[in-house]
Amino acid sequence: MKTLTLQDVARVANVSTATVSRTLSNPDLVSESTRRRVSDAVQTTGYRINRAARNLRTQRAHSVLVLLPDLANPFFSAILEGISRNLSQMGFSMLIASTKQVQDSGEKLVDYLDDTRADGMIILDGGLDAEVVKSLEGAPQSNRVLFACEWIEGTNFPSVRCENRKGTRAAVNYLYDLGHRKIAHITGPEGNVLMLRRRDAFVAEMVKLKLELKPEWVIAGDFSLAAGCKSAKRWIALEDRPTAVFCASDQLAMGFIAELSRHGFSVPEDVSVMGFDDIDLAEQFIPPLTTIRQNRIMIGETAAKMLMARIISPAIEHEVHNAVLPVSLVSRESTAALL
Amino acid sequence: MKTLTLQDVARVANVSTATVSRTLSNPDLVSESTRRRVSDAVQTTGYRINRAARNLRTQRAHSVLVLLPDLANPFFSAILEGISRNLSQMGFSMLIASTKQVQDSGEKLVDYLDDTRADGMIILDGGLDAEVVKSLEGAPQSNRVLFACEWIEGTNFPSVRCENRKGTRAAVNYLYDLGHRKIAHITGPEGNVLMLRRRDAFVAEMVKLKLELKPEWVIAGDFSLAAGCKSAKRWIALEDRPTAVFCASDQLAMGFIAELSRHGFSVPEDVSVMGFDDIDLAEQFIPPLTTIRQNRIMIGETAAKMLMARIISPAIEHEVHNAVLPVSLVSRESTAALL
DNA sequence: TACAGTAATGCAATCGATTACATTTTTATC
DNA sequence: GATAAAAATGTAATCGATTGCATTACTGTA
Repeated sequence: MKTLTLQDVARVANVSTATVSRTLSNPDLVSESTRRRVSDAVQTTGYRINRAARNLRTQRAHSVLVLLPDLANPFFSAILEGISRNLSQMGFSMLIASTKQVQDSGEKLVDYLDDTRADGMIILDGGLDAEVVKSLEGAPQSNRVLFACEWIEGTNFPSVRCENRKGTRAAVNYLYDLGHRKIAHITGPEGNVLMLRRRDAFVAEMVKLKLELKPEWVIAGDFSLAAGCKSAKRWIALEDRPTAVFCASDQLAMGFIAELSRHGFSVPEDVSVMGFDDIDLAEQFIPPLTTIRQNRIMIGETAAKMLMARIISPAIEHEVHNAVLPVSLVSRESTAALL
Repeated sequence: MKTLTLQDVARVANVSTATVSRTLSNPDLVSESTRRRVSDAVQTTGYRINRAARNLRTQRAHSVLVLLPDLANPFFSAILEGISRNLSQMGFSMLIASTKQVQDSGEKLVDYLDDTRADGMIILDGGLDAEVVKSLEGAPQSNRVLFACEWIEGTNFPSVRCENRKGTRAAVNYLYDLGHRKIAHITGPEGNVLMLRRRDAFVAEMVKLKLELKPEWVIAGDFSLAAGCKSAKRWIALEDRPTAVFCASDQLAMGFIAELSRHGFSVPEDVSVMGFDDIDLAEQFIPPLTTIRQNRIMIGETAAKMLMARIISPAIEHEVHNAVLPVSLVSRESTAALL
């Protein structure tokens, strides 16, 4: 079974290869009747395009690389789904690599953006070595790089983010409305941009509501289950325990609750707990988690769309530099009114 | 900045393009001194290969597609890590798509294996529509398809699996040795190959140990957290409750335990619970889960290795048709001796 | 009918690495 | 030193789609 080429289709349809090519990629340039004839020929021959040839000729890889810190983090899965959905719609494929792998490989980030490997890059890791990223900034390829969820302060790449501050304010106010006055916060990892946004917004909102905020009520965590457990011990050890805890991630909240229940505390009876993200598990957790929902599919889709626009028309100055997507508060059973 | 080609490097090194190409892809064919000269030229010019051109010429995509049912399942992450690690070592990239997406796209599986998209395919979804898979079987590309973890009964693709039966036997015997005589099993999803293997092995081992096994002690689940919760209710409702439960996945075990604790039961005091897989969370769960460990990185690496061998030498009849990888029992705190 | 203007199509160069085959250089052997 | 064999290198055809430019076919107007 030798490979079918445009030639073969052209012969069958009795036109030139140029016409077949145009029919496939730019149907408007071809007359109605020819278009039909060519389509039929494609059907009967079972022709499929040779991507390598097209990529070579067009100087495009027709694929996008997604860099993430950790394939294991369930938070990213829906984002990938969103990206992939959008890309494949445009005839692009999604390549995946972990930032660790990339950094270990010794290759520079910019190497991944040669035209024949990936046309663009979506980075889901704000913890990526800043030097590595800087090396990208001057490069002509830098306008085909985009951050999603996280980003790196001091760099100037477009990004897709969620309303971190607004979500945080909503959480605090929700707890406030339930009657809570002593509220703790478990933060993300030191230095992380999301951690900073959420923590700062938390502190600001507490101030705004004129609530007391003891320093030990802001507990350093790192988004992980394990950190949630550790923080629970810290909370238990407090002599003046907050009646509500706002965690910077759902995983934190889960670890926190799990550890508490181990020590005989129950949620929300003894303490109300909120998370952030609304990962799939949040709904099924016991108790189901009240949390700030990020529409992860939409984050992925938006990122893909923005990147594709830049890939397709690199010359245009693209307006939306940072897309900030809405969050919403999902009320479940890990929070309750203070009696 | 126009693109650098082999020509440019050849000019600098004062050799032909053929020699440069050989130096890069087949250094043994080139003399020591030339090799050095060319390497230097590559360095100074900053040349990077044009993959599209190479792919076109070699009729290879230099990438592998991984199909998984669900990007959200944490079970797969380490496997992807293993695959990716191995592929990138060979200069291949990893493409990801979800089986749902592929099935929705209307394209046939075999379409994904045209030479210019992916050279091979690793399928992590035994639930893939059997018809879709059958259509692959006759195709000449079918020797570049491989299943990992799951597979489809009645098809003949090579696969990488773990010792499902042995793991199950180990679990039952472990519980037996702890003194348990009444043991329940929560199964995977109906029809799933892993579910069948594990369930059948469970039943067989119970028979072998001459233990009583009431029909209601084999509870239908589906690997998910939610199913674990549901099963817990079933267990609670039993008038003669097994003292130990072997779950077909860690997620099941977690759901089971979570729901139990909600109803005032504690693990392992009231019932010993075992999982299967040893996902990352298992260790951090409260209580840490006793489980059957699959080395997921190794599954991924093995799959990649086997597939690459077939891609590189399609002509050879490859011996290992199914690789069965060892499992091990990890003893943690969700199980205890029966008093 | 002639002519300009537009739409449709064809011709053929091109993208850049690989490799079969040819040629040159080196090494080994007597 | 001559000769054969092996190693190193070069030449140039090739992979298959795209697209600038040229040509041909239409359409409408005077």
